Order: sequence, then structure tokens, then C-alpha cells
Amino acid sequence: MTRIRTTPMTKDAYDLFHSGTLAFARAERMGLRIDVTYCLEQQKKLTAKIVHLKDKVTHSKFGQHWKRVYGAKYNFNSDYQIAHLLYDVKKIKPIKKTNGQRGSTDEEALSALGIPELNLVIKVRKLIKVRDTYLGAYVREQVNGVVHPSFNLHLVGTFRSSSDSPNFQNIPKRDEEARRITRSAIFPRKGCQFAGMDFSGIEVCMACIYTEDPQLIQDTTQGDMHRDMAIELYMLDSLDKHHAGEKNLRQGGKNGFVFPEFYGDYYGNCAPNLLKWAAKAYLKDGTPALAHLEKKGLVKLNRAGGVQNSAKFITHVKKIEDYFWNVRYKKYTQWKNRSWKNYQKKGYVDMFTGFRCSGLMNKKEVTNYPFQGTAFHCLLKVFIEVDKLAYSKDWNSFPVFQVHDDMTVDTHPTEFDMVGKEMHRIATEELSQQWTWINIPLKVEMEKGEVDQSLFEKKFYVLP
DNA sequence: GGAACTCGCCAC
DNA sequence: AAACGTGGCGAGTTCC
Repeated sequence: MTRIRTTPMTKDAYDLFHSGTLAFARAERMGLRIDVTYCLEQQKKLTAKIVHLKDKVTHSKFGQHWKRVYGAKYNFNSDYQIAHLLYDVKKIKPIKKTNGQRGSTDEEALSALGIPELNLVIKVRKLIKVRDTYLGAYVREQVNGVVHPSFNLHLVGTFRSSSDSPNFQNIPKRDEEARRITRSAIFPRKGCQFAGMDFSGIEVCMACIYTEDPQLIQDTTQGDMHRDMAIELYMLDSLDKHHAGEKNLRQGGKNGFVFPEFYGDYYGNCAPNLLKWAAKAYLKDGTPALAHLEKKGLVKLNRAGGVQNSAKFITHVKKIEDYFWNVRYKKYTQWKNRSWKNYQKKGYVDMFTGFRCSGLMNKKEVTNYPFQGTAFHCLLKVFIEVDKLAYSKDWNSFPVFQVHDDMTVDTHPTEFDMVGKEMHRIATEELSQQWTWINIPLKVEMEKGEVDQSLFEKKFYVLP
């Protein structure tokens, strides 16, 4: 939902967004080069693949049934038709429902049915997404081979930013194929290269600063809370995150528990996800993680090695959740309760950066907004300072886009090292000198593209 | 024939 | 007691 609030802001907050708007305007004017020929070629290739896969489905028994039901209206891309075919005609019981209480046809729901044609539907959806949402948008939006994505500061309830035309804040990163195809279309100016900077875990850093929770500060600055929680959740003696089989357990702790819990999720949703991560993992001695959990008495497996009964595991995750919020991060929980009470009394919640969120909010929103907004303001401040330097010092390097906690600069090779050093200095030193409420060190990772190479080639590197 | 809605899916 | 925070966008469908 898009929520727009007109709220009182301090002078500092106003100034930050005023400068931010000017810096974004310059980034937008600069824009990014698109290889249009490449985009059109890739779109053609994707279309060929899509047609091939669609034909395969159409000619299958499944597809013929579908066609009989819909006749001339048969449409491969229609989720309505898929839902009707599966859940009404074939009378399959949906594993989950949509918000509108209809049977879901998302990836999870379709893949759970084990029908090969539905896996092709999923594959086609991904290809269409890459072809139309990304490559299509680049071709449509480019002017003389350059796109000028907009970065908005007036649309988001948390005082973060958004991006459109085209949206440069959701370019595929996780899926390797989608990442390659989309990112290989985007280039710096001719003869130039990308320089990037990324704050590490900045929302958690903001949580440390707001809540002053000593354990959270300890874990964020020195420890590894994802590993610690994985050890608790999966009842391990130790966890080596560099081991191929065990690293998935840490990922499970991180993406299946710690992050969702911070956003307000609960054990009932976390437990099944934790088991999905476990299914991909094994211990150093070769034991599959699920077999390990069975040995610990937390799950019962069926003959195929899948989870048959997870009731004990769910109870276990509930216990860990209780430990997480009421023992380990007790002060964090107390802060959340205080903050919620304060909002109920006053009707707003304030950020260190001078922004005020008001309007009707629930407890999760009240406690998440300050972290989310303030984290973005850190990046925005760095973006503004780098932009200021670029223009006042007459650099041949310019910030061109940002994604909430990371930013990318189109640099001339003779300036690349200098720009990286400046970005690093501003983010890790100058920022906390100007904003004295930042009382823990903020860590960043640096990224480097190659001369005349696309965004796909941008990789982490260590500052010389 | 366009506006509004739903669903699915990409990012942090 | 209930149970995931913030966005943009494309396609299909339904409403008017």
C-alpha cells in the first residue's frame, strides 16, 4: 500500500531531503547506458524459449485438458485459468490461499503439486519477468541508449526512497540466470567503470542505536547472531559457515528466523522455512541435517527422507523465539514496548534524523519504521556528500543510482581509487562525525566494475 | 475502453 | 490474540 503522510519535520530533516532531491536529480540526468541491441537479442532468445516451453505444455495431456476446458480462450499466462483448472475442475486441494481467499498459484503452491507441466509454467513466468519487466522496461525507457531512473523521496511511509521508470531498486540478484541477463544490459559511460559501496547490516545497526540493547550491540559489532541462532535452532554443537553443508544452516538461521523475527514474523511461519533450509544442508560428518534433527527427536522423517511430523520442532522453535526476545534481546523487546506505548499516547514516532512518522500504525510498523528510515538516511547522506564532491571538485565521476543501503558511481578509471576511498571515508568516518547519535562503527563493503563492462561484472573487492 | 483491482515476483 | 516491514510493475480480470 502506498501511504502518503504530510508530517511536521525538523529543519534538519527538510534539509536532508532537499539536498537528496538535488543529488538524485543530477543522478537522474546522468543516467545509465543500456545496450539496446543486446536487450533486443536477449528478448528474442527469451521469446523463443518461452514459445518452446509453452508448446511443450500445450501438447501434453495436462495442456490438452486445459485447452478443452477453455477452448479459444485458452491462455497460458492466466493464473485465473490455472487456479480454476487445478482447484475447481481437477478438485485439487490448494496448499495455500491468496489474500482474496482463492487457491494460490504462486511458485510454492504450484511446485508442491509435483506436476511437471506446472514446473514449466513456473519457468516460463521467470523468463517473461526478465523479458518484459526488466529488458522491456530498459528498451522502452531509454533515450539515445541511456535510461534515467527516477528516485523518489516523497512516496514512502518510512521516509525511504522508491524508484521507477525504470525501477532500479529491484534488478535480479539472487537468481543467477536472471542476474546475468538483466545486469549485462547496463553499462557505465564509455571508457568508465562502476564503483559501489554497500552498508553491512545497517538496519540492525540502527536497531542497536535505538534500543541500546547490549547483546545486540555485541552481536552486531563482534559476534555472529545468525550462526548462534542456527546452533540453537538446529541443536548443533558448532557451525562452520565456510563448510559447504553447514553454511545452509547458518543461512537458515539468518533468512528463516533472525530476519523474519526482526520484521515481526513468528515461530509458526519460521519453523517450516527452517526445515526447508535444513533439507539442503548436511553436517561435517556427512549426516543430512534432517537426519540430525530426527536424532535429536525434533522431527519424524518418512521413507523418502522428507519430514512427516514436525510438531516437536515447531514447539522447539517457539522456545527459541521466547529465548530470542525475552532473554537474549530483552532490552530490544523493552524498547519495542516503550516505543509502542509512546506512539499510542502521542500518535507519532520520531527518528534521529528529524523525521516524524504519524498516522494509523500497528506495533510492527511503529517499531520497524525508525530502523528502516534511518538506515536509508545514512546512505542518502553519503550519496549527497559524494555528489557534492563530484560537482564541487569537478570530478569525471558521478553517483548514478542507489538501492536503500548501497550506491553506485560511474567513475573514470583515473579516479576510481580516489572515489572508492572518498566513499569509504564518508560512510565510515565523516557520517558518524556529523551525526553524533551514530555510536557504533558502521561497516561497508566496496564494489568494483571493470572498464566498459556491465553491472553484471561488478564484484566485491578490498580497498587498497 | 479505461480505471481499479488481484496476483505474482523482483529488490532491500 | 495473531502472526513478515518497505516499495514498483506486468498481466489478467472485473467494474463502470
